[in-house]
Amino acid sequence: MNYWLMKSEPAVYSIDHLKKEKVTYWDGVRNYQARNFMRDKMKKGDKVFFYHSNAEPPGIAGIAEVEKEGYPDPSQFDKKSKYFDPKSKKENPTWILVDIKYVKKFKDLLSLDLLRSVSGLDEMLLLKKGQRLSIQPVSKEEWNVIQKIAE
DNA sequence: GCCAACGTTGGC
DNA sequence: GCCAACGTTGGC
Repeated sequence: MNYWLMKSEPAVYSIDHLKKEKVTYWDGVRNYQARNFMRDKMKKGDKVFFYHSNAEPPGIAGIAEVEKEGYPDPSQFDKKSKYFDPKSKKENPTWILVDIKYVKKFKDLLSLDLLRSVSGLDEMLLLKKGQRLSIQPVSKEEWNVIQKIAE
């Protein structure tokens, strides 16, 4: 079982959207590292922190779970989509996504500020300077520390 | 294969 | 809205 953190701008898609929809497909990722995680590493049942980026305040809003493992992102073939990629071929798709399922919304959002103040998270990717990756691995220890704070 | 120019992310 | 930090592109 692996642990992850996935960023979303709440103005575009928040944890409340996911709560309502129950399941969503994580389209629009156009970064190779993030794609590789979805293609190679994310397994059904893996736990995911749902992170609100570009938000006031930014922070972890709740928990989701991988529902369906990697498959081609349909938006790459959709000419009308802003995620359309003319270089990607149907027989060899460039972009892969996963489906994720709502698990829970935290009573209080764990703000980036708060996370920075917690000991044991010093090595967390999210808190590293210049780290922009929209899908990041989270260690079991980090997961447990954060989970505990949320409760 | 180098690297300058450009585009994007995301906190502030 | 600014801009640092990074990723990508494309000329050479």
